[in-house]
Amino acid sequence: MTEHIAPANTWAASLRSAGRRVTKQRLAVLAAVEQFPHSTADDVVTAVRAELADITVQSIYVVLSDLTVSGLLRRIETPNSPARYETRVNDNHHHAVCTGCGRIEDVDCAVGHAPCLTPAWSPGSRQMTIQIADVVYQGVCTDCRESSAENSPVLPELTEKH
Amino acid sequence: MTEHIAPANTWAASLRSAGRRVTKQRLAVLAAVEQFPHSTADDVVTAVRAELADITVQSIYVVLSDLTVSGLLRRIETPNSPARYETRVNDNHHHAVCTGCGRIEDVDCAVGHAPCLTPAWSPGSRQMTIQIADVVYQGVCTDCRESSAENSPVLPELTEKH
DNA sequence: CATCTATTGTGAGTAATTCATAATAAGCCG
DNA sequence: CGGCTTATTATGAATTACTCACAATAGATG
Repeated sequence: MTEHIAPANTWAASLRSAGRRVTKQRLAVLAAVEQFPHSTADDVVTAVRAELADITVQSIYVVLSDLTVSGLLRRIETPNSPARYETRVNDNHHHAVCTGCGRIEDVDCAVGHAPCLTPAWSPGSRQMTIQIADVVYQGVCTDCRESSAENSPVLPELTEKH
Repeated sequence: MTEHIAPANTWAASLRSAGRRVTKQRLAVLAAVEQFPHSTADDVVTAVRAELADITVQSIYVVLSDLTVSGLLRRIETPNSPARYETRVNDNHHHAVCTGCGRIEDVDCAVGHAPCLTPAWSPGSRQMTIQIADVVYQGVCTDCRESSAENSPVLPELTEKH
């Protein structure tokens, strides 16, 4: 059988150049996260099991963690939610989460390419050499705003801050 | 015995104006978080037990959660760490955490009073009405930078990103 | 001071994640 | 190609951080 160049070869190459072995578990996890960005570990388990029915939750955690330190995945932490993963790495983008429905959108910060990397230190604090700025916006998406106009407001205490 | 105006009365007044009862547990928690900003729930348990030896972990969680929704405490989530609490609220400041020693410093974002509230939406994403922008900087403080120059670097994989 | 109800204590339970160790399979070498 | 070495995955248990239901207690109001 002659091999055909499948899109999955991109991930295989990435794994190899990161010095890791190419396994079907890793390829399946990468494909799942690519297809469903901002997936939780549980989401990934569900998606991967369509292909590898017997994979365990623990293995998914190991693979996700390993791919994250290898730089193939980015792990993000949003409030009141387990960790999420995405394949969009190395571009310093941020995230907005809707307090109503939990929807997560990607955001490129308005302040240039490496946003907010020049913090204003509070008096008395000791400066650091900043490498990463993770920004999590919280707001209400248009869908939730419309529905909350009629029904009871979602998380009302948030609307009066800032 | 005549009552003297103690600093704790400030917290009592804050509790009352928030419509909550003034209890010794809440006062002790507020004092602990004020003394040790960025405390975890476990830190607070330790600090409060110096005064209230028999308070339970669960009560600390209840009090912290209640004070947070009351607006007297702010809860922050930093990577690879349980939630932390601080008494500095309503001033939209952010945090920098040292990837070496875990030190946390307060940061006033450089971009005006309400920083980064105008995100640049990625193509295809749906906009939201932004209410909060939580920024977590990660970097290396001067202490850790010096010591890592001689010893083995801490978290080396982080130093080559961005 | 008595009553009402917010608050705290008690005990159990859960979600998310990690750890130790055994089994397996990638990639290398001849 | 077939064995060897070691990275990777599976297995099972444990841990951390936190939540919940309900009973006991104690602020605040009149």
